[in-house]
Amino acid sequence: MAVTIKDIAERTGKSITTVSRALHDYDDVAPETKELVRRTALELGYEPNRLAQRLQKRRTETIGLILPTFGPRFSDPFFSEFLAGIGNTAAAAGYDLLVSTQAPGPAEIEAYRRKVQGHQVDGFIIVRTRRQDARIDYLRRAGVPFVAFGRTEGILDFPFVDEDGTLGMRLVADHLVALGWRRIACITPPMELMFAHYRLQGLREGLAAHNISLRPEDIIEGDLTQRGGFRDAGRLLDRSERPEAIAACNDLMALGAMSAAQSRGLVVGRDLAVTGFDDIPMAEHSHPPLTTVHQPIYEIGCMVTTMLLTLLAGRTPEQSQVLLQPRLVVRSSCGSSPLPTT
Amino acid sequence: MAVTIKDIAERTGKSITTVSRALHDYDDVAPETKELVRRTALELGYEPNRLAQRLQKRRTETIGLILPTFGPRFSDPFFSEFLAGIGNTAAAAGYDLLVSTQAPGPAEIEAYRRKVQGHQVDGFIIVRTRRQDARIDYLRRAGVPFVAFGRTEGILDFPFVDEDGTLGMRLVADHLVALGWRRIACITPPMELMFAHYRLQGLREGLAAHNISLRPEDIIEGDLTQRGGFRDAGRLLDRSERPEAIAACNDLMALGAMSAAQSRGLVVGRDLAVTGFDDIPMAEHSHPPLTTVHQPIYEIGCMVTTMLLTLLAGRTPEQSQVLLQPRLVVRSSCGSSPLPTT
DNA sequence: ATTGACAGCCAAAACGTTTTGGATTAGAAT
DNA sequence: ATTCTAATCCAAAACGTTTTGGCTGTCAAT
Repeated sequence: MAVTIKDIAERTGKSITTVSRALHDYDDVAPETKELVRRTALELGYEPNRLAQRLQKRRTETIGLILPTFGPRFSDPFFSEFLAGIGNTAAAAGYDLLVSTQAPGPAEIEAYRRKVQGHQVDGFIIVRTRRQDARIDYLRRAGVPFVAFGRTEGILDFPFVDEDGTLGMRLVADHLVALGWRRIACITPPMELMFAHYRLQGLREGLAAHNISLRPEDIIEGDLTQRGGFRDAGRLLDRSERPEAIAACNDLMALGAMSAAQSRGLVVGRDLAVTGFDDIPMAEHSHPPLTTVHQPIYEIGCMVTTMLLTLLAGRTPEQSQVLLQPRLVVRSSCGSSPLPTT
Repeated sequence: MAVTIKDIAERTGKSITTVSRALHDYDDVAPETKELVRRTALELGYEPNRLAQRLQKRRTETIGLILPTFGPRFSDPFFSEFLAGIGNTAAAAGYDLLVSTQAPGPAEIEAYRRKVQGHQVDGFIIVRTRRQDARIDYLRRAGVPFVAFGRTEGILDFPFVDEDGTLGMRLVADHLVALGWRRIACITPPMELMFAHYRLQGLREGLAAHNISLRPEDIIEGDLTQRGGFRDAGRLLDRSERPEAIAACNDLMALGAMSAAQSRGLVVGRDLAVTGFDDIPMAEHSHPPLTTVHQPIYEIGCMVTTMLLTLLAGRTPEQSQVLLQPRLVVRSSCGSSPLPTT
């Protein structure tokens, strides 16, 4: 039997109202009463029933995060850090984090709707934005507060945090070209993901600036996994004239690509250059260490959460559209490293 | 303004009671009335207020997961898969998942207490069990349903799922010895974690069976990270007489160890054997591919959740203490692979 | 003696449900 | 005509809070 505010009321001989107000430090309660109430609350091990509080306040103090799981599983070396960022920030503000899973598709926005209308969450954090993102359309239309990690196509009139993938891949292009690599292939994320678009575009622009063009047959749409990277790089490498460099759009695929190269007897950094994107912990200790673009994922988790929290508090974040400047991390997967390009 | 049961009552001209009972398919409601109520509910886009339901039912339909974040961050390549397992299983049963973060220490069980007493969760999933685990002591004492991924020291009178780490490392030992490696070192997890204990013990027993003893100076307590594995393996390898094999207690540290070896010009699989534990996706594509012990992490997530859900339904799981049999995945990080030992 | 100000307290309503314990009606059985 | 049954329905209480709009008493100022 949980102890309620009513128990405290009985014990102290005060009314429920007074107890509630004492606990919230209202100033129409006598200091001695406050003291008494607080002491008994502590003695009894009172803990407010959040459900009741939330029902009455009509706020859930909970933020939602729905993982777009493609297939039953969901693997993302990123994810635990991102979640830690969200979790810590939310906890510090007394907010809960409700996590669930839902594959993209028609049922998806229904899942969002239910959480909102069922008063389970006050707002959302959106991850893995897509070029046309029904989730964002819905939340915007419904007036539900949210912050996205990533952008979409079209007018960007919603709050987001993103890293400038275009710039990131331009740095990659510069780096590759500076080291003498010319024939460059790219393994992209699934193209419906918005960041796939930005990153591919960045590579294209970067190469174009050096009068190199990215040939259509050198672009392969990957699936973000290491296994996929292995497979796709294999296809690239088994062609009659293989590319000199593979720019993968994330580290996992880059690692897979390195693996594919090595299993064909190629020495990465000498016979083939490979680059990644994300700078996951793994990238530092691969062989050879992977040249990649850093993304401060924990901090991004903190940022989106902070923004969402100020939104929920009814205020406007000082910055509601954040585009982070990427940093190229030069290691040795593209050969002997010259001066870093930044 | 959200639509409530009251709105439906007004619209249909029925009472609140009847609407509620119609929606729950009670059989003291006329079929036509049910039909009418349901139609208007749909028309109005009614979605029950979970807070109100839960308050009234005194069940939160939510399971809690508190990540033991050491330091602000928390990195675990495992984790997203495990979480997907939990999330999918919970969602299928209509349960929510509340995730938060809390560093181990005195504040930790207070965090659990608050969630329970504040009626935020009905039960918990416990991860990274420790030899003496205050969380489990508390939950057991408080009579809160929970299922642990991992065991503890002492009497195991609580529900858990675990993989038999002792057996797993015995397989590793057999494998190493069979390939001719004799002087074997081990990098363990932090020793307060229970699985550290089991795995180390397994290695020790396995070697003992071949009359090989694990020397105290060849055991290093690591931190489960790749960077830590790199550092610790480095210490091992820089000694005057270096070990012939390094059995790391998880894949991340094993990968770090391989990296350390390679950066010292050693060829893994020839000059040094390395083994891991977990079989993370990465292990398959490392260079050389890592011999390790498989752990079906997604399935474990599903299992613990299923068990917790039956516990919450007031029933007893058919199996409440599950010890999974590990499987050695032989790849090439220990040299040319002979017949697998299982 | 009134009035006013203030400090301290509290009853009741509200949040949106579910459940309890009937109430009402119509028709069948006596 | 009365009683019984079955089929429908519903008012009110309850879950544990917060908030509204008071009330009561004391003291100081008039």
